[in-house]
Amino acid sequence: MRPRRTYKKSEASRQQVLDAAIRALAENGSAHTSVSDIAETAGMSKGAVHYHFESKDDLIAQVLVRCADVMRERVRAAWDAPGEPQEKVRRALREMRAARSQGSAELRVLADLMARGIHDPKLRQALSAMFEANRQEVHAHLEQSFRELGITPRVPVHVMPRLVIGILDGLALHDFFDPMSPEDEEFVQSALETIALSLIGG
Amino acid sequence: MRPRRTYKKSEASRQQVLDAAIRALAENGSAHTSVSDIAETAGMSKGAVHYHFESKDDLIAQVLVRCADVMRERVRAAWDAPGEPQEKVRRALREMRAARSQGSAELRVLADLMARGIHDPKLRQALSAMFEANRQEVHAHLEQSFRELGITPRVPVHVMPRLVIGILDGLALHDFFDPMSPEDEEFVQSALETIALSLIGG
Amino acid sequence: MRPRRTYKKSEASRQQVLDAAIRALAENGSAHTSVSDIAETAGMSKGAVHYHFESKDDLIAQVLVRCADVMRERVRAAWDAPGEPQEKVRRALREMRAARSQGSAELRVLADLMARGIHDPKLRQALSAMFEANRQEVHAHLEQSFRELGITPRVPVHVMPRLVIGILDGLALHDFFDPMSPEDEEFVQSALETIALSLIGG
Amino acid sequence: MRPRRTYKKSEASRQQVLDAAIRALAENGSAHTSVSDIAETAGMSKGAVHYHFESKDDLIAQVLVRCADVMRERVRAAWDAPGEPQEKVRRALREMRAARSQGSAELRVLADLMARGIHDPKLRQALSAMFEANRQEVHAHLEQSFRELGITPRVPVHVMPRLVIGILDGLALHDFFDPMSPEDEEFVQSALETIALSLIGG
DNA sequence: TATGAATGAGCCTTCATTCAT
DNA sequence: AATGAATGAAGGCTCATTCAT
Repeated sequence: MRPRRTYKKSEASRQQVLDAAIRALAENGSAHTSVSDIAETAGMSKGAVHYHFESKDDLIAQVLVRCADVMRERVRAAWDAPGEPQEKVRRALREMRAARSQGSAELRVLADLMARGIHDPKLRQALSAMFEANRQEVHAHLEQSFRELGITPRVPVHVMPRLVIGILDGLALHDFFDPMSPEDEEFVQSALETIALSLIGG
Repeated sequence: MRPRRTYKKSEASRQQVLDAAIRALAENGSAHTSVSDIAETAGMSKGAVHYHFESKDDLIAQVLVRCADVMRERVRAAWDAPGEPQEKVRRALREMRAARSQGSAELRVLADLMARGIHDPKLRQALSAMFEANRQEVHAHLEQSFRELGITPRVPVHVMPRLVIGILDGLALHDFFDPMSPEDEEFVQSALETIALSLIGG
Repeated sequence: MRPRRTYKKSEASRQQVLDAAIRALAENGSAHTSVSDIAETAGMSKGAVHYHFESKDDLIAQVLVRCADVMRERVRAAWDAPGEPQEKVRRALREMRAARSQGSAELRVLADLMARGIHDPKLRQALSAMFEANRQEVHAHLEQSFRELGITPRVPVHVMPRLVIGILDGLALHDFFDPMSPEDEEFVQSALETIALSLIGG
Repeated sequence: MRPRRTYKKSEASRQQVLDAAIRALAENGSAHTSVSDIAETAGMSKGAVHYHFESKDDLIAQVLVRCADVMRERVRAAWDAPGEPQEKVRRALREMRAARSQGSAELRVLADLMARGIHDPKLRQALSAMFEANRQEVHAHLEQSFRELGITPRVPVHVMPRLVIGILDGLALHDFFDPMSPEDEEFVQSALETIALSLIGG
């Protein structure tokens, strides 16, 4: 099975490029990041980047896949820790909010790609898929929690992920351009819990 | 020191360029819209665009101002119609949500500029100012409504605009990439009203 | 004679442009001075400059005429003060040298135009005429001095201006890029006098 | 860390561009020579020029280096042929004068760059260095000649290069715009020798 | 597998010039 | 006599992409 040896090396380089791309794109945005920049960040030549990826657009598409994976993994991690269902919701809320406020490289890239997606159908489709996947993830967890708690929420379970993730993203967006004070942060946090309760109803 | 002759034509041309810019940017995004494109859309020469605006960046900054104005006007219009305070809140919610879902040119441009703002401090500052202004607008209206109703909401009034606008923006964001069915739309709408009530408390 | 009134005003503006042009060209060189710059320096509109001068090239040609006049006037002034012939030569030498080292606006412009003249036949012709005129000026003075002193120099009088002005220009050129120390300045000054004497012979 | 493969072609191309640049600049001057012109002269694409040189300014700076090298080589060659010291001075004088009157491409470019150097500090510095190097060259030769002849000249040896080169440059300058007749040429030549003798004194 | 060289299209900007007013 | 508006031709530069090695 000799081919795997060569393949491995190439695959490693490919990942190297992908990592570099995320770093570079996070720093300057896709519009101001050239293939050269990425190559330099990856410590390779421009030609090498084009050896691994058909085009810049292709590379960016793959970057999106990677970022989406990372984000989904984060959502999952937020729920996977053990605990009481109620506690789980509260913690997940907190974690997902934190993930959005840390300005991680992936998040910045994602934001950039969303803007790009406004005018690029292919990208839009990929983003749409990512959103859907995230909602699925949350949906599964919510359903299980409700089942465990024996609760029938006031709002249909299948729209709740949209509300939850949407709200978190919206707050994160505003936070990015205009961060709030720690006190307000607290108010918002408890408001979120109030909101959650009101949606579950009772 | 008013100019003897006012050369009205200039201001008209300037607006023409600005309009064209919004149309062009809405269609292809700032990264894929050249000054040439804008000039063509405006029916003028490239030189003319630079006669009215120092640089592409300058033009874009002015586009932002214009879009921000339009958006703020929309927020205001949503509250200005007469009616019972409670009815007002409900209607405003509906209107603001509508404004976000129609995919107006200004909104698309704004979304694009936000992504640009991630890496462009000047733009970020302008966006931050716009967000602040919008919140102020909502804040003023909310405060008045509460006073009229003699209500002291559970959540501090000054964080409510952030919650309200943030939530709407977040939902709009997801909506853009993945519109929901009319039925879900209804569920969300009523969920929003539930949320609103829960924040006001009681 | 009414026309003169209007003419006068226009003529004044023309001079204003010419002055501004010299100032602007001296500062940035003809290649980096736009008609706009000149207009601004003159406190007028771009259109006004083109009203007075057919083209930028035309304006530059007229600038050359003006600078040439100024330089010739300087050469003349150097000799016109009264005194013993021998003293006159020495003083003229000193003055002409000084004129070249003060970095006057006209001199800088002239240097710039010379470079332009390398590739622009029209300009070269004008410069050639200027050089000739300067030599004539010096020639006339030298001839008179020699007649007054009853001397027949070793070198034909008509080549002396070329030598004198050439030498001074060459030293000035090097001085511009690499000024010498005051002591060396003195050595050069006395060397020049030695040279002068050697040319006159004896 | 020598590169495994040397890609010799690159260096060759670089030289090709440099040569083309000198030819093009000599013909039209730096202000009227575009990168396109140079590329065309070199038989390459505009992009290729920018691949080898960071910017037009950079290219021009390198052109200066090359021209300066050529000129210095010429100065050296003028002195290097064997012969009696006195004969050497005479011959060098003649050679250096000839170098200045042949209107070589390098000389034209140099003249152009000097004008540019008036307003461009970086270039001025480079030119200053070139002048200094040339003077050093002459200085070394003169010193040796005087030692061999056992002569102590009237003028300090270290200012003589400035005088010699300056005089030659000045005459060349005038010559360029207004060439003299062959007879006058002779007069000037012998005048130069007279001057040389007078400086050495005795 | 990876590199350096080269291309060519496109971009932003500058600027001399024209023209209606 | 003078101005503001507008044009169009370059110009310098960046960059995704191709290709021989």
